[in-house]
Amino acid sequence: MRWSQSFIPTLKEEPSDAEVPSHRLMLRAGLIRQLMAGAYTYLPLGYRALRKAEAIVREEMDRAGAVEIHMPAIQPIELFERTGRIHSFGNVLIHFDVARRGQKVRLALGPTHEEVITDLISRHVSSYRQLPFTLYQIQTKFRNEERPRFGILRTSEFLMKDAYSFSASVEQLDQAYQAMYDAYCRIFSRCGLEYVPVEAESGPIGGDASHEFMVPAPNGEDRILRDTKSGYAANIERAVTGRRPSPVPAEAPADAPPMKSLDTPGTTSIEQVSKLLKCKPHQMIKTLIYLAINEFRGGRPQPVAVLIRGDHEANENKIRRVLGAESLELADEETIQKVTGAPVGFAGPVGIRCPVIVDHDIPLMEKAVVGANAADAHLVGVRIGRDWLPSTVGELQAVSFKIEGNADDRTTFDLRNAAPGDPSPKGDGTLELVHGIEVGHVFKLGAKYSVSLAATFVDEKEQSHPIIMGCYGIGVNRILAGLVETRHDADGIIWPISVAPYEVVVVPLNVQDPPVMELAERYYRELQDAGVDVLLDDRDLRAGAKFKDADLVGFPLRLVIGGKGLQDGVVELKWRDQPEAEKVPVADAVAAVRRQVAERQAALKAV
RNA sequence: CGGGGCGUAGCUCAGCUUGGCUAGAGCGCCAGCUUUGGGAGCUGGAAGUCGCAGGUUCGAAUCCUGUCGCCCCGACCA
Repeated sequence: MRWSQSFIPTLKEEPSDAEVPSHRLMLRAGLIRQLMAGAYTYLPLGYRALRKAEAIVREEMDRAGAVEIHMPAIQPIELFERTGRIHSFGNVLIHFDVARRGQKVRLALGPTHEEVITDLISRHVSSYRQLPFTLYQIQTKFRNEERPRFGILRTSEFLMKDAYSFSASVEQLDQAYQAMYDAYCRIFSRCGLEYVPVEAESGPIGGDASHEFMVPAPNGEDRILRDTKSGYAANIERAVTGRRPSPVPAEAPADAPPMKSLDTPGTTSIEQVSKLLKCKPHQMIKTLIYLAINEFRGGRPQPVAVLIRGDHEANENKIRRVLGAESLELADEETIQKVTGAPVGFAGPVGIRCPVIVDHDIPLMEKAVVGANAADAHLVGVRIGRDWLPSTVGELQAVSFKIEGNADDRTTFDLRNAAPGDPSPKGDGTLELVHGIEVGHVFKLGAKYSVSLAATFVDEKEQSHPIIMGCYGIGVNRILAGLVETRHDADGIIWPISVAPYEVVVVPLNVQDPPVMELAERYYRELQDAGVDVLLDDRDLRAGAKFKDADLVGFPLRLVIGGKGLQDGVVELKWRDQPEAEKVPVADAVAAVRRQVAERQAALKAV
């Protein structure tokens, strides 16, 4: 392609409404243009890069044994009603009515395709002998993001590879999951992307295992905790704190001063109380009243007090799992009034009338500031063991929480988000916090959709079972955004050769100079014939402008033909990620480019 | 959905507080001359319903009301 014939609107100045590097640079390099919030046009260079990433995804999915199909983006909303996801997606699902022969047809634009594919499979699979298999597609998805942001990192329309595995057994699911996991590692490596697979929360609905593939980047929206020593990494929802159960003291030292009640009118938050009483949040205990719904109680909500150190964040998934509850929500005002005898904001463990569970860190606090279970008051100098005790295992079991252990024991649990500095759950390292961009997700779905959409098979004993599913997504656009976000310098993007819009840019410094231009044209032709992906910068611009543009777009290899070099019989080869250029004799340039490009490509493919 | 910011030429912005001459600059664009290895110089030129609607006024980019759009922080995000 000749630069003059393509459409590459580079910008010299920073666009005013872009802040993160990927957004800024993709606009400036002429890769994308915004149509509206959350929707971008891919211009020639951006689209080429996107298609290269897509091709790598496709190759590796095929290699992993997945089979490509293509499903409609428009879907009957009835499918989402059957799975209940019309509610769980809520406003994110884009749906609308159309008229057909006077009838109203209710449509949705696919935010993902579990419903469509499970419906399809339910009609055509009936025996274990047809299983297992994995299907995938690469297609535009639509989600009405409440707040699109960061350029193409978070948009309402995006290109996604979504794969679905169908298995007759958990063993088959595990195999399909591992095949996808391995394929993802190859995909991101081949794309030249630095990535970390992290353990992820599989959410309240189904599934028991899930990994997210994260690109560590300061602008990532996800927070992950990792310990580089042991290789442990998990998203903040999932990360285990590495704390052990702490012994609950039975009493306090004899000379410890008794607890004291202080007036704290209108101070209901940790922040307010710490300010008023001049204490630090980590000297306080947060008492959160939850309502747990447990099937054994016939769905009747059971209040429970959860105690967390003041500077920590409660993790509802961990609490729910500890209690073995179906669902969990913060208690309403009425319940709090009933349990604490006080309005919201003054709950504490002393004298509370519901079961109490505590985080591992709580007994480590010698004394603490807590709510007084009375309006406008807090207690200071409160000691566990003397002033209050957590519930015993037996007491918790009695209200039907599924907790193992000796009935008389009082124990502690991991109930909070892990934080940087916490000990790693593996090895002796500590956890550090990094931000990440989620580029992929593998997920053992289980039978959630096969049950609601009646996708079943019969086994060799003619017993009917729901098909066991897995789902596996990759945000193709985010591969590009992740690359630009992590591979750029002050001058522009630094593409890995595998997804660069062009592998080589041929730059004749003066298109008016016939010998220079003739050689450039010859290189262009010969490189094209050799299968090299080459762009000829045939614009009649000054050298400086061409160099700036080449650096901005970030072509991996630049081949410069200048009048002076030509007099010495040399041209110049420069890799975008190397500081120095290499001079090569005119006659050797094509061979050198072919060899070096092939080497770079091979290095990325070999992984 | 809460909080903040911004809409003036293709891009980046000034002008608005205190209403008043023909609405400006730099970059880009067009023509010409010079220049030719890191976004050149000179000369000339084209280009804006000042986001939109309404109001106040003799007069509105400027003041008021409404509305639309975009960006950022937060909430939300299988």
